[in-house]
Amino acid sequence: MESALKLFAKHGVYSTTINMIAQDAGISKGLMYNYFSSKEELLKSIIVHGLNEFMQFIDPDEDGILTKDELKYFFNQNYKVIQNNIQHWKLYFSVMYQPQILKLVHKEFMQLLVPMYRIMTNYFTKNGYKNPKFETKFLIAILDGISLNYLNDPEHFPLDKAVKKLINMYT
Amino acid sequence: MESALKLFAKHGVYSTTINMIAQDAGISKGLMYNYFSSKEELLKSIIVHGLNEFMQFIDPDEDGILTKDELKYFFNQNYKVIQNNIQHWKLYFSVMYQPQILKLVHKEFMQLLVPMYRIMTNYFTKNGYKNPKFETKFLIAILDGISLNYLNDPEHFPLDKAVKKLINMYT
Amino acid sequence: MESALKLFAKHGVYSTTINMIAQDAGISKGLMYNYFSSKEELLKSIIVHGLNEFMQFIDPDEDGILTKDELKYFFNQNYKVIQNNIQHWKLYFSVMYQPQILKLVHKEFMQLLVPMYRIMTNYFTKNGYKNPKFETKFLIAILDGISLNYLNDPEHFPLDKAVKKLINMYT
Amino acid sequence: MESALKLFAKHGVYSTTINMIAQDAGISKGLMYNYFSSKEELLKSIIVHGLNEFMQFIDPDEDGILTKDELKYFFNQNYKVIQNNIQHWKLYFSVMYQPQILKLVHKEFMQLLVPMYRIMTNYFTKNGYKNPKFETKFLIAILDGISLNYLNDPEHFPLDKAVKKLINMYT
DNA sequence: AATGAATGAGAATTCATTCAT
DNA sequence: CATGAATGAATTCTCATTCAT
Repeated sequence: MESALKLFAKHGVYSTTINMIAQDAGISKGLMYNYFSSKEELLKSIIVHGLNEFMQFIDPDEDGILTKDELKYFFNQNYKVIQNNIQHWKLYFSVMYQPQILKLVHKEFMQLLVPMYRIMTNYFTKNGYKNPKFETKFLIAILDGISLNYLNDPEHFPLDKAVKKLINMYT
Repeated sequence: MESALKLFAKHGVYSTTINMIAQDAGISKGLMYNYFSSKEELLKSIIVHGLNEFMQFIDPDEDGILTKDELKYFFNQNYKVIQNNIQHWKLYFSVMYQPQILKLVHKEFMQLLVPMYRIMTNYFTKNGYKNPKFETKFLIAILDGISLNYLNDPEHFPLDKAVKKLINMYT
Repeated sequence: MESALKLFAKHGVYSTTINMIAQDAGISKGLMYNYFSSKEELLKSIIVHGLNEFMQFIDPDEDGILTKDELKYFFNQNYKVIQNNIQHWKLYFSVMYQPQILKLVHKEFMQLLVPMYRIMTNYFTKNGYKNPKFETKFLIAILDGISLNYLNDPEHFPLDKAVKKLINMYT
Repeated sequence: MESALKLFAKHGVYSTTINMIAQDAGISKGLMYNYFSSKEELLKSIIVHGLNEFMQFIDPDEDGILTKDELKYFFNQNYKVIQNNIQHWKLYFSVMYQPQILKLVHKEFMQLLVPMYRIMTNYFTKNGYKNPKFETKFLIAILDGISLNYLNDPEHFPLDKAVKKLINMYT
């Protein structure tokens, strides 16, 4: 999975062959098929694995309610996770925009996004925003945009400042 | 090019075959190769063509300076262009995250982004923002995020409200 | 025909496309097909045309008998013809060894070789050689070998000396 | 390689398809590509392999000097090799005259020809010939011509007599 | 648990040839 | 006489997947 993630992020899913993955991992092609029934299954496993990591820190006390501190914590954690596994999140965005691949992991994506969306809407409602659903969608868009631009050029995108600005805007 | 754009956006570049494109366009495979020397060349042509359309709307005065009204106009035009050619911009984002494809059109992307970046920085400088470069990067991130989320689900994303909010934030 | 000959000799028959020939000749592909019904027909025409040039000087008085002077004349003329149209004879040998192409012009080749063979055998018989048929075959082999080596590197192969040596050997 | 050699010699390199080769060899197309990265690579392997076999018979002492007996031995061996692998040598001559193919194996051909040329020149020098370099070129031409004519019609060309005549001429 | 030779469906690409104009 | 857009069969090559060992 590590080899595959690395190569998928570097060359793209379609340009990465099973051969390349097996070679990088130092195993045979056949062995890969002992663990994953197909290339698709491998991709799916990688993505689900990454999503699970991500979900652990949303709403940590699981009460479905986000305090201002928790939102601040969320922003910080969100980008810490991305910073710690750039390759995975590059792959994430790459997959998001290849419709034929997205289909494979659509369910898993929804399992992540739906609760996130619900919690944020609660937050905006509680804090007196006029149009909580819109605010949620706008915030998610900003979060995506920052991720996208950070991943595109991690060396030069001022992630820390962007997170601070986010926190100022929303708390 | 229309057929290819449609199919690329729908199935992804790699899952779309020359056969499918030719069939959709009502021509033979061979004829495609009279006009484009390869599938890559076709993809490149489509993207460059779309970028050129887009560039017409940035800084219409071509004086390199953006007034508040022009920024407002820019936001509006920006999303009008996207709204009018959803397929193309889906493809655009899809390509942004497939490294092996991005390489093909990297030069053309830069020709679009660099002047856009310069003009925005001028704007923030003139209007007294403390860190114009950072503000530019942050704004571009937001613009990308909105585009991304709109394209993902054009029916439900509140593009008009988002543009209004943007205008409020920046003018 | 000139363009085709040049390109056939340079790139080989199979690697030369109708497009290349038409372009070199400054005409359209279609026009080529007004004059030659196919690429094969064009090749055949070129070869037959070259063979005819060659046949003109064998046994010029057409009495079927070769005097010593005529043999000397034949050797000299033989290589003069080759020297004057290197490209054609390169093509000749190239075709000789591509079985699928040779079939096309086999008849024409035979029309050249059979009378040449007959006349030489007469010559050896008249001059008291023990095994005229063998001598003919041996001489033809030498002639071929010299042609082959001259065509391979016209700048460095000592054609004149070789012809002199031939004349010494056989007259 | 055996299947390919057979088919190349019979139909020519360009008219032989990978399909035909795989079918003749009783394997799948894909397997061919496990062993040879392309059709060109396969052709190259065949030719190099044949040349290596041939080189074993030149100057067996490897002292760079040819005695009269060794020259006699060389003539005999030379044609024994050709007789034993007619197909290969047909291919050899076919390739010699297809410029686009010759390029592929030019280096290997030179590795064969250059030492052969050197040894023969030594021989003529030692035996008092006036112009050793010319004699070498002439002899090589004769050898080529005999090979060419023998391969063209192995049934009827009197190879044994030709070799005897050669030996008489040169020792 | 591990291998890698073998498969074959499917993809991109080429190019001689046709034909309406 | 001349064009060149259009065709599509044929070809090379790729690569996920299988399976005997």
